[in-house]
Amino acid sequence: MDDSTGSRAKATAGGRRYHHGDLRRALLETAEAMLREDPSWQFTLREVARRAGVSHTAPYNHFEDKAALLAELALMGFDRLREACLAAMPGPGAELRAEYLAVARAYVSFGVENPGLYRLMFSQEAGAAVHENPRSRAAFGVMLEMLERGQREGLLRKRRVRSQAAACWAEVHGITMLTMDGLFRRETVGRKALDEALETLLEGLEP
Amino acid sequence: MDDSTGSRAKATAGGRRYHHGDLRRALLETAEAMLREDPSWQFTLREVARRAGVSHTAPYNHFEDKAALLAELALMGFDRLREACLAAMPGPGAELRAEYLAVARAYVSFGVENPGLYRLMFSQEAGAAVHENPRSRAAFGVMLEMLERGQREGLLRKRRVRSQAAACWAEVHGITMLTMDGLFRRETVGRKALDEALETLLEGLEP
DNA sequence: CTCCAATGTAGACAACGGCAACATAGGGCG
DNA sequence: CGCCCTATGTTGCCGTTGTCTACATTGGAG
Repeated sequence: MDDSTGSRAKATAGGRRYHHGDLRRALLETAEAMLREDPSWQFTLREVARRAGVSHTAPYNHFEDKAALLAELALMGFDRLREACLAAMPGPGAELRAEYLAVARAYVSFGVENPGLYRLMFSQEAGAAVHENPRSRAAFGVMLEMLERGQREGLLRKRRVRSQAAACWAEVHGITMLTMDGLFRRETVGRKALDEALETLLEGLEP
Repeated sequence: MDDSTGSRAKATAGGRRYHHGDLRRALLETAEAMLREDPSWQFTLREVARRAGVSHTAPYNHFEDKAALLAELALMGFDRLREACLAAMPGPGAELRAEYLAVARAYVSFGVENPGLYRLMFSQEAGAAVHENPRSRAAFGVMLEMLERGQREGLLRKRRVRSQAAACWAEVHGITMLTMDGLFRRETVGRKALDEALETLLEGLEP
């Protein structure tokens, strides 16, 4: 599982090579895989390098820092979160209500299915730079745009869109975190709690 | 600031003593102080011990683990969060609406004023044991009881209380986290965004 | 072909979490 | 009173980590 991983290396078809070919990507993928296998894993650069089959200092040719790798990983997470939300959006003819629920469910699902990655995305270790990066803002743009459209079409209560978007965003983020922490389990909080919580907020948004 | 800290030591009034007197409490207080001074501080047991004026292994007489100290610190945070929410509650004659806003604001304020501690409370490092502890559940009980009362008095839409509580809790938790991450700043999201977001949810709760 | 920049390796360092062995205190017991 | 036992603290050590410096190996530009 060493060089057969990517095989999208740029070099010729030679056998084992001294240079990895695309170590940067390999490191990110390895780290994400380890995070998925054990969400509570205490991130160690050396272990990533080990598993990627390189020496423990090789990563420093591609990342300034351990924190830099974490940050890039977090940004990849935001990209994928955005894609997941966009993919869940029904066609352009759908009702706002259905669209809202679909996006919100997709958001929470992403977090619950990638707890390690999701936690990293909002952790301190990723660094403040992540949260100021357009790539993370873009993930929230999905919901913001949806609400903007809804208000333009008069489907939402007249109020600052950004406030409403903030409320939605906080709601899904909060639900996601609490679910991951095991505080939002079915047994604890009811079976359809997620949908009911989402609808409660939705009814506050509607006129 | 060594032995004048607590002075609630059990021993006689002798001068400097070999035994600390109440090292356990001192360690927790020191750790919390360091967390407050630098919310992004990477917790190190040795540094806590150093600052508390003891050797780097002394903490092991009072805590199983680094994680155990973190966990106790997190539980203390939940205690204080609960107290802050209770303290913010107006008298028993107040309207539910005012009560809800007061508690929610107190909750968010606590997080924003103690970002390091708040983050720890919900971090992986604190361990799952924290979130299953009654002391952390009690903090959320404040909001839960408030909503239960509201529903009993018919001030809330008929719906599973636990779902509504979950929605509220997720909302305030989400707002708190996003504010701490700098994603909920006034410039970004509007001046009264917090209140508007809270009211948006409130209107979804009311009949 | 030659040389150079990019990339990867080896070794060292300080700091960390945690263990083991030892030191000190202070109270219960004769 | 003196002894000793347990709780508490200290020193020293180990393996691991992040990161620095020095060196090795490439593959492509000239």
